[in-house]
Amino acid sequence: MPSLDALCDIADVAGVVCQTDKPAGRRLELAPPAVKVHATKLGLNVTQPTKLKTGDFAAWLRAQHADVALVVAYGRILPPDVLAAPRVGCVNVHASLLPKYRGAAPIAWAIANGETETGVTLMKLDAGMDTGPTFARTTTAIGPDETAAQLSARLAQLGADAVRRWLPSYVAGQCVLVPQQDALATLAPPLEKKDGRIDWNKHAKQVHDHVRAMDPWPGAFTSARGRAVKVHATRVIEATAAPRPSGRVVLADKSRVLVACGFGEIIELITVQPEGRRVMSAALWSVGRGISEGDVLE
RNA sequence: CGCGCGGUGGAGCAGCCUGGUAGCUCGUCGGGCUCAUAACCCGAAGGUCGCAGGUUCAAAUCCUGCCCGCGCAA
Repeated sequence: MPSLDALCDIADVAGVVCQTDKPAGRRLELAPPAVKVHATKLGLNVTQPTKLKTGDFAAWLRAQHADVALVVAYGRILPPDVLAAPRVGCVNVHASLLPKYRGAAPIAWAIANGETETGVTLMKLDAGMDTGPTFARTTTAIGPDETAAQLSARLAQLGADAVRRWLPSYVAGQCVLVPQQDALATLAPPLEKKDGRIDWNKHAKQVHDHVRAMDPWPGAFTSARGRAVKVHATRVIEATAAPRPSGRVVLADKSRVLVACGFGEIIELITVQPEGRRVMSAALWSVGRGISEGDVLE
């Protein structure tokens, strides 16, 4: 969305293309994507094609006679006739330092893998999945406790800044297109609900990174006494003690809740959310009898 | 009408099925103890039991409607 604002600053926007309305929320009511709401507010022309490969969409796009199409977090592979429709092709803002983390969830995977640096990359789209030649990038450090939601917001802003700074020169043909080194490529596939489950056998740091990465969706979760519990925030504890089963609750009182991870390491749960309840501090969860010392999370 | 859970002093919960004295773990306030404490001891304040009707001698508890929060699902 910040990129859309940036685009409006530097160009005449012929139209905005976004996903179709989808059922969302507790009552599964049809809801328009946030981009549509925003674009409508800006008085822009919005279209929401269902199929891209029939040729109709490409024809519509050609009819706009646009210099370039900017693609941000659209989540669909564009067919060749669409890619070729704008005068100088389609440009994508990708939230990683390509060729690393190609795919739908680069931010979450970067955090989950413990990366300390990431960024945004501008590239010209080709037929592959984030494989096109790049022409600009911005790097930024990932905070040790930064969540995917927070990082997403920052990268969206950085992406918008990059668009403002480099897109005009790209359109003017003044940018050098650098092919990606495929040998260095890594993938960041879409997250699934099950990817959120915490593996207590991993290092405490890895569990911490996992919790940060899964926010806000699918959310890091585990099972306590047969019920699902989301874990919203954690802190790695320096400890040498090695309680036996990973996932065992080492300490649970009104001050804090400590859980055993793999390799004899310990992590502190800061905030959690039991199934059917709202977010609460782990200490209150413990005091409210949700968890006790000796329970094993799975 | 997608499925499910919940709303009880400031927080987290029990009590509801089997109507009849407002309970538990904390927090707060006052006092005590200790070299010391997220420790311990004593005492106190604080609740229209989400809202509205209904049944009943009597409703947090049973019935109906509504509001709000959350999980699944996307």
